[in-house]
This record gives sequence, structure tokens and C-alpha cells, in this order.
Amino acid sequence: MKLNPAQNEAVHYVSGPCLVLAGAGSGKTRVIINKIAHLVQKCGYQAKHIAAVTFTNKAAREMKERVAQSMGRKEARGLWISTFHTLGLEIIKREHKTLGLKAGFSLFDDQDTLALLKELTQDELQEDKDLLRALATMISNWKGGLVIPDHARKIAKGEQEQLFALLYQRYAQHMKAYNALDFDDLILLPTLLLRHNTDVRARWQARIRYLLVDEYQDTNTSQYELVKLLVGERARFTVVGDDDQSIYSWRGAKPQNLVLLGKDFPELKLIKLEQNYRSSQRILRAANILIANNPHVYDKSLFSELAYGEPLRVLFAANEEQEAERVVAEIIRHKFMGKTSYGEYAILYRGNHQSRLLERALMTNRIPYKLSGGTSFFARAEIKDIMAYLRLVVNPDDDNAFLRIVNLPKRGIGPATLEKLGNFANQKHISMFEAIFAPELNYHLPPAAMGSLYEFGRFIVDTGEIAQRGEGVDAIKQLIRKINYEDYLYETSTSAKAAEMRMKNISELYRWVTEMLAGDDLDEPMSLPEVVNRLTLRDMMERNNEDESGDQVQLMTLHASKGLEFPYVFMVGVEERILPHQTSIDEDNVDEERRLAYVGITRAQKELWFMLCRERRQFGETMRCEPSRFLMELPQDDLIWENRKPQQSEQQRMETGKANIANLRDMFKK
DNA sequence: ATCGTGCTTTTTTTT
DNA sequence: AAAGCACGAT
Repeated sequence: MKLNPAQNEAVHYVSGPCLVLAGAGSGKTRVIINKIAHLVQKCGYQAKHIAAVTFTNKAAREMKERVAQSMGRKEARGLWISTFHTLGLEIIKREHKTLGLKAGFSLFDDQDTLALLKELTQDELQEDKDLLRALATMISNWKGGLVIPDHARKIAKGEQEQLFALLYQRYAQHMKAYNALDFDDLILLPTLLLRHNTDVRARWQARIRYLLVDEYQDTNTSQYELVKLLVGERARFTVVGDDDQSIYSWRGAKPQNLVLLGKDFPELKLIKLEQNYRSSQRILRAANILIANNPHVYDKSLFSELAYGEPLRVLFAANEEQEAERVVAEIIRHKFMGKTSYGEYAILYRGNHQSRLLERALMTNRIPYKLSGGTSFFARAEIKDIMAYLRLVVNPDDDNAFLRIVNLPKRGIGPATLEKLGNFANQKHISMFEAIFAPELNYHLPPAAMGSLYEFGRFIVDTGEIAQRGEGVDAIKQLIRKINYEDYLYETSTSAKAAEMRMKNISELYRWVTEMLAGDDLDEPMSLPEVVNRLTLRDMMERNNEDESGDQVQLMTLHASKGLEFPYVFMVGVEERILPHQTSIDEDNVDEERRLAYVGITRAQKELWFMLCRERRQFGETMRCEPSRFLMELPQDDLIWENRKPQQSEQQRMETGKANIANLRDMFKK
């Protein structure tokens, strides 16, 4: 397909800083991909001098694949296409010495972070969950705003912020001692390093000579700073963004960065992509009219030349269960009528918890579905166990990992031993693992405890040596075998079936590790430490699962749907308190929710349904639901509201609903 | 190995 | 108020 004039201009403008305002469905990914190819094939850039950053692993993966397809695997080799966080990790890895980090540092995910904060603040916060979360958010905001602990202590206002700043400092010290980093550090550290160290800055500016940033409206302060430092005076970059799709301000994203860009780079070239190639005119009109209620940084008017299309439908259900069944019934009906396939449907919702009822409805009707996102896999105990082992092997200073698995499975290292070991380590300012090998330790512990500890220590060291020899696969295989993890699972699980499930998860993890160690046509082989960190970044969820049949209904949050498109879209729970979420109503931040609705609507290519309930159970109480205000803001002549009168009894509605599904399934089978 | 009882948690979005 | 969970009884 040919590029339109605006796209063409965006691709070919390479002589200076370039901002592409890309409306939903305007082909911005195509522009990025074509531009990368153009830079390599026509402008003499080497692949290794071009970097493209996105925000999600999914997007990075997709971009990598499409670039490789369009310009050939060989030429695409060496391109830096990753998320911001992965790029940051890469920089830190190569500069770890300058940063004062030992190789093989650990990466903490937010669960680890929260657990550590809990430990560190027992006296001050008494394990108050809300406060703890508030603290974690505060620290994250500080880091995202390039505020280091010293600075935080100066600017903190009020008693609580003062306390938080103090705890931030304590947290930073402990992370340092553990040789550990959190997600925010992956941006913060490279930014500070590049800002203060001219040599390093020059080196990276030479390495990355052209930078492309996708979803630029999602950058926070430190990410934007990193961009500026990387592009330097030369300012060879393209950023692509859309302020109407800014839905991450809650985690510090600053859509104002779009404006700042114009101030920081007065010669900035502004290009608008306004033709939408995705949605029917009706869907696009609805989206435009909805988003017109929001303030805008840059004006743009999206248009489509596709068919006018079907009206948007608003369907009611009595409660959330029937809502789920209703969606399923509609999908079955629609698929039968239109000879479509399951893979063309997506169900989008506001919160992850909403997926449960939908999953159940899909499952009972034997409809294949795929649930995207959801952190569940890495939250599983068995995964965290093995990850802790790997982390300790890679970084023996990781006390968190150490404590999790030192006595798992049981090897006779109890709380008393650990307390003494901990005290000793503290006193010597060394990690607990290191303490095991300290000669004076035997004055503090009985020989039996010493023996178990030493044996454990040896085992970890040995495994590390195997891994270092480059036999990472052997290392992990032996590890799982030697700790008798399978036996442990069978002993501790409530049923054999549960143990089997867990072991299956371990196999999945093992598969990922081995694949990442080996590399493939898109990714270079990685070392074990690298693999462990990448896994923590969830940087593999989107690897092609071979058991992925493809023809499945897609389930995901509205947030996760950004950047994707589907022929037929159901948005569920389009109600006050859910789609403008209650907290954003309270905080008077409905604009962002409107953008979220906008993102949802603009995912649809052909048809779109809004689902809502008349009542919904919440915290045990049954609440009446109001249709979302966003529905009222849409052009009503493009909307068909299902008659909400039919006053059948609850029972009747259920029966007919189920009968309908059964009938449709029969029809479909023939 | 399966079932039942009682206790806890749940509703924002993610790297 | 229900669903999920851990744990104990069978």
C-alpha cells in the first residue's frame, strides 16, 4: 500500500527533529517502520545506529517483526527496538561499572519492591497497606521526576512527605546494598549518568544516531530527559504521539511533553496524520465527537474514507453475569450470521477483575479465548521461587531472593539460624550470602547450622559457575533437579493436580529461559543474568506461543488494547463509576477516562457494542448502575439503544438467555 | 485425594 | 455478599 502525503513526509523528513501527531488508526506504525527502512536503505545509517523505543513489550515485539519483514532479517539485524525500560537496562548493563554496580545486579518487580518497603517501614507504617502503597507511588513519582533522596528530603512538604522522603532514602540504601534496581531506576540511572558524565554521553550519542519514540505522550519527565540526552545537539529524532490517547498520567506520563518538545527544539517539524484507515466513518465520528469534549494541545481532525458502517449498539443486561452471557450470545449470533471467526472479536473492560465472569461465560460455551496481560503468571509462588533461585545465583547479594528460598525446600535452616546470620551480616556490612563464608561466623552458630548453610552456599556458587561457563541451560536444569523441586511441589500442594499445574508452569518458565539463552532470528542469545532481568521485565510474554491457535476471542483491559485493532469490539461495563472510574470522578480527572473510552472506541474497525448492566453487585451490595456519561456524549443518531423496557422477571431472562445460547450453538454446528 | 469449614479479601490502569 | 484461599477432617 502506498503512503499518503503526510505519511510520506513523515518518513522522508530526516534532517532534524520531527514530531508526528498520529491520530488513532492513522498508520503510525507503518510510518515508523518505513522510516527505519528509509534511514537504513536511503540515508546511509547503519542498523546499529538506529534505536526505536515503545512502551510495551507487545508493541516492541510487533515492531521488530514488521521491520524484519519489510526490510529483510539481515538488514534489520542490529537495530535497537525495545521498550524504554529495556533500553535503560541495556545502558545500565554496559555502564554498570561507572554506576558502581556489580555485574549481575537484580531487578525488583513491584511486588519485590513492596515487600522490601514493608520490611523497612514496619516501625513507621505498621504494615498499613494503603500507606505502603502511597509510599511506593511517591517514591516512583520522585524517581520519574528525577528527584533523588537528598533532593526529596529538601522539597518534601508536611510531616508525611518528610517521613516518606526519609523512607525513600532508606529504601535506596538497601537497594544499593542488595545490588538491586527497580523499574524506575532503569530510566533514572541512565538519565542521571548521561547528564553528568560527558564521556558516557558522547559514547551513547555516537551509538544511537537516530532515535524514534512511539507513544511519546506516555513519556514521563525522566524519559523525556533521557531522550534529550541521547539525541543531543544533533537532534536527529522522530517522536510519534497522540495526546488523545494519553492514558498513563497516573503513572507519571506527561502529555505536556508534546508541548515542551516544541519549546526545547524550536526547529521541530510538525506533521499530522489525520486519515484513519481503520474504522468505519460512523465509529470514527463517534470517537471524534466524544473526544471533542476534552481540551487539546494540538487540534486535529480525523477522517475516514471507509464505508459509513453499522450503527453502534448499546445493550443492557440485568446484572454483570447476564452481561457476560449477553456478550457471548451476541458473539455466537454474530459469528453465525456473518461467517466471521472468533479471532475478529475483542472484549474490552476497565479493570482486570471484570475478565472473570467473561472467561466463565466463554468457557461454558466452549468458545476459545485469549486473555492478554494479567500479571498472574509471575505472581505464582512456584515461579517466584525459581526466579529467586536464579536471581541469587546471578547476584548473591540479593538478600530478598536469599531469604525466600534459603529454606525452601526445607534444608534445616530455621528462623533462629537466619536471625543470627542476619545480625552478623549487618554488623559486617555484607550480604547474608557472603556472611556464610565469613571465617568468624562459626563463633555465632552451632556446627549443624553452619553445615547446612555452607552446603547451601556451595550449591549456589556451583550453579553460578556452571552458568558462567555458558552452560546456562544445564545450570537451570540441574538446579530444579537438585533441589527436588518437583517432590517439594507434590508434598506441599493440596492435590496432585495442583502440583502438576505448578510443574507445568515451571516447564513454561524453563522453556522461556532456554529460548532466551539460545536466541532466535530476532533476538541475540542472552546470558543468564540478562535473561533473569528480562524475565522480570516480562519481556517475553509476547513470544509466539506455538500452541496459539490464533482463532480466539481477545480479552483485555482498555489500557492493554492501545495500539491494537479488531473488526468487532465489545466494551463492557460502560457505566458511571466504572468507565469513568469512581476514583477519577472523585479526583475530577474524567478527561483521562474519556480518552480511555476513546481508545476503546477507536480499536473497532467495523462494529462496536457497548454493554451495561442495570445493577451490579459490589462489596456485597447491589448497586443500581447509570449509563456512562460518555454514551450521552456520543452522536445519538449513530447509536441504537436497545429497548431497556422489557420487564421480564429475572428468572425468565436467565432461561431465555441460556436457551438462546443453546439454540444458536446448535444452529452453528450444522 | 477430596471435601468442607472458616477466614480474608475484593474493584484501576503497567514497565 | 461472594469468591478465593488455607487448612483440617475424612
